[in-house]
Amino acid sequence: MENEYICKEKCPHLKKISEVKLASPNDDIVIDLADMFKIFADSTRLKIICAIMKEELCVCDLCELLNLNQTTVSHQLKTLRDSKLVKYRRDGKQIFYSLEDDHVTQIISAGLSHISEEAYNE
Amino acid sequence: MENEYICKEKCPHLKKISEVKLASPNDDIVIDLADMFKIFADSTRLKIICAIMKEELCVCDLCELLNLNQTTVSHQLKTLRDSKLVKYRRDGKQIFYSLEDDHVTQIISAGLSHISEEAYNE
DNA sequence: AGAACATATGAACAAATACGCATATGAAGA
DNA sequence: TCTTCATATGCGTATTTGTTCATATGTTCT
Repeated sequence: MENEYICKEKCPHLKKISEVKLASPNDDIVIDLADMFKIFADSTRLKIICAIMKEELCVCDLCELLNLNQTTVSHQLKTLRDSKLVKYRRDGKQIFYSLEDDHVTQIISAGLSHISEEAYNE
Repeated sequence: MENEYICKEKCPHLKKISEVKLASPNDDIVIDLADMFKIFADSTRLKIICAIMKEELCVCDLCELLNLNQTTVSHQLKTLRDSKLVKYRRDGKQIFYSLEDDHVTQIISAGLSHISEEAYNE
């Protein structure tokens, strides 16, 4: 549908394109990757992640700490559970959440170093 | 507003909370971080990023490679430009895009290693 | 200057989603 | 068992956002 319009002269650079196509990850992987970044793309979830990075916290701790509605926290915790980024354990009436592994920490760190360098460059 | 309801007994774990509060990044930083992850949270943008990771490509190359509408590509490139993740140079009628720095690559790599380990664990 | 080409931008629409209310579930104590 | 507490879930709504169409901008060639 877009083939009849684009770049009649030098473009497309077919050789480049085929090289890049070979080197790029599959569509499926890219979609999974985007879905993973979506989890980090919300400040509420990020705050929760940062909070439980050091030690486990129960839901009401998170509400109090982040000044958020209990419903909101639970919904976001469900998202985090579904994406297998957090684990939890029950202790009586309370449920304590913590991070599943430290890939999460790595990703946050990589992001933070980009952010801070941005700030530094201005 | 939520203070009259939550955790009257053991909770909140005030000591924990104050420790975590000290260790967590500021709200502003978390919001910036979330905004940055938002950029990576779309498969179209991720595909574009992966494509120009190796070498610069012009807009029509990207359209051809990713089988996307020119308008779509241009809009996403604008998003990437605004967030300063890509740079570009003009050569005649064409504009070539490439990555601004390699923080981007690092973040993608961190994400990819998480994804692949996920797949491995199943 | 005018035409053709490569890319960018504005507006409109559709899809996704974060939040809050009401309510459900599950655990502990009387 | 009934109540209270801690957390989870379904639903409605408001906001955000990705895509497309129509059109604008900027470049090259004649």
